[in-house]
Amino acid sequence: MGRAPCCDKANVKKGPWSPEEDAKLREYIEKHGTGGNWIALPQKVGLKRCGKSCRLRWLNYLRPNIKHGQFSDVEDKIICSLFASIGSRWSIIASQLPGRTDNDIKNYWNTKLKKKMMAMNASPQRKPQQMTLLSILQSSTSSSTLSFRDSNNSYYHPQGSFSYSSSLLSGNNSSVSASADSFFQAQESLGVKCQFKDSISNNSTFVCNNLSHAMEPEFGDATFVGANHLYSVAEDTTHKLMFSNAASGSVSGWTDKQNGLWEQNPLDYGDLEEIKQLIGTNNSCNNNFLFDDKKTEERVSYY
DNA sequence: AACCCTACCAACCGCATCAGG
DNA sequence: GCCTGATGCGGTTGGTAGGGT
Repeated sequence: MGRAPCCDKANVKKGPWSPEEDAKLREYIEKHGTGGNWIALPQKVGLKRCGKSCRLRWLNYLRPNIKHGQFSDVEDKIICSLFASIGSRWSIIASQLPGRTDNDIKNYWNTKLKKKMMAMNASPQRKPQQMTLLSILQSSTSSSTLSFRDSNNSYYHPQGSFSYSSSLLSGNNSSVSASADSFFQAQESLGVKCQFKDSISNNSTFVCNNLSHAMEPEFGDATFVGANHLYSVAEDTTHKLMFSNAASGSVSGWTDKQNGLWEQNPLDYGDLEEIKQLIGTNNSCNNNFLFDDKKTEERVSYY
């Protein structure tokens, strides 16, 4: 036995909404709110619509501050980055793009962006560029890309810079007391903010912009949870820094420092290979490391 | 002008989860 | 703890507009 339908399907109107229906629904909700009960709403409003249909119409079309139309490059990048890291969790992605609805983003992805990504992937692979860390820093615009600056004690993140010095890198440390094999860890939530704290003292000693920093002894590497990846950064005594995907263990994007030059994966939209795999396998959540399966914590409230 | 194809997007459907009794 | 109705989410469908032949 299946579950009971949410409404009497024989008596509800389906298909496109008329301007009159829109006006009725908008007027009612603006006046009275949803009342926390979408099922009962159509009757109160005087609409022959299913409650779910009303909810969808409101959330995707009528609700204030909805942004329709062209997606910007920045939005493209955010979508791609997030898709690469969390898969097709459109409501979460939508929560990072004010004014955009999950439905909108989903449609945009399925009709345009996915093809764009595939086209980019099909184009001849560009050779990794050799560039100084400073130039990487300067060219880095993606909100989800983590970058490092090879100046004495500075690391850089596109959303804010912070200073970090360990004795490995600079020989001294002015801001925190870190041992030679200190470990630092950064967590970034969905490309929006990143906090560091000193895990030895448990102090948020150098929160710089939206970064915080945790330091632990005994480990010679670091972990970044970025919007794209969980990154590992390994340090050794020769000042080698290496980014790798901590989830898969594979090195991604960055290679060793060589003669003061660094190689950067020429990737602008997150990890294309990963996106390609996601598209290909239709497996959207394999590498979801930011969320557990309990959806409660990810739920996004619209109203 | 008629037909076909493709892209786009609003809306639907079914399932998972939540929350209250 | 179980049951049931409500809600939220993501996949999919179907209608339509626009361009090409």
